[in-house]
Amino acid sequence: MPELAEVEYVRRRWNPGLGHTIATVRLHPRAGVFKTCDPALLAKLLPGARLDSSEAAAKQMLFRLVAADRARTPLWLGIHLGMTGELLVRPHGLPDQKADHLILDQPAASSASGVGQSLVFSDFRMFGRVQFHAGPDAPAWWTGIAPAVTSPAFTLDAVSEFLRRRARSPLKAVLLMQERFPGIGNWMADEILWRAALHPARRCGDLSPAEIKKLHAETAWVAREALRLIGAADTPQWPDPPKTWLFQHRWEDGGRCPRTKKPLERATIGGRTTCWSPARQKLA
DNA sequence: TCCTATGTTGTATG
DNA sequence: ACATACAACATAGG
Repeated sequence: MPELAEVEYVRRRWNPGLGHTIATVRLHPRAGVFKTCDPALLAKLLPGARLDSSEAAAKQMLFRLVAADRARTPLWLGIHLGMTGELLVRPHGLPDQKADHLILDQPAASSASGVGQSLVFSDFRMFGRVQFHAGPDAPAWWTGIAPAVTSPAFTLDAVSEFLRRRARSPLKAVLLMQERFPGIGNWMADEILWRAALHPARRCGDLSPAEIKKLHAETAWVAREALRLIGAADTPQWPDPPKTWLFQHRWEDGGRCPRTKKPLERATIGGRTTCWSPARQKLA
């Protein structure tokens, strides 16, 4: 159930495989996660390839490999975790699981245990996606990702214009649009709106310049803090943000706003379950 | 049985 | 062409 920071956290799960060769590839070509790529190409080009580096952007991860051919063709392996996708490293000898869709086996020399390891992508709901491209240039599915909300390209003007174009949509729905708010998902959107003291059902066209400025600033702040607290964490599971965040209270029965201590409210807004603090976030 | 789930996309309608 | 709303995708758990 990953958003920006959790994706960054999960990306690092495959770090033990960096610098090592892929010996064999096992995949389930009929799985929905391969809908947007050619599993036969993966099976052909990944064996013998070396995993060189990885990065995350929005809710996507990119793993860069170098093929074993004479031309040392760059390989681009993209993974989107959807709702239930996971990455893990598994020592050889343990059984595959039902929802393991892509398994990259690395030889014994690659693992601390000395028995070899597998880089595993699993996703039982299969809303996740595997993308693959071979060639010198980055593929469109990677270069087309909008500039990060933590980058200088995420400007106040860009946000203002985006809201203006979607004047009749509720704020909540628009914050989930990846073409302007890459990596923001359901919990981050609620967190941002709570911090900006904006009701999630407010129409985008109704905001004052000061409110837009606040929304812009809180978007970048929440993303930055989440990346620091969650994305960079060393723990075996990704940590939750602190109790001072809305996050910790949004699913609690009888949950209360960490700032006003008044009851929180929940409803479907923009097609998603949304939590807000009525004492802080007013409609009018 | 019915409802929910930290996501995206295709389709219908305005 | 663009904006908006929502069903559909697939599975597990309360």
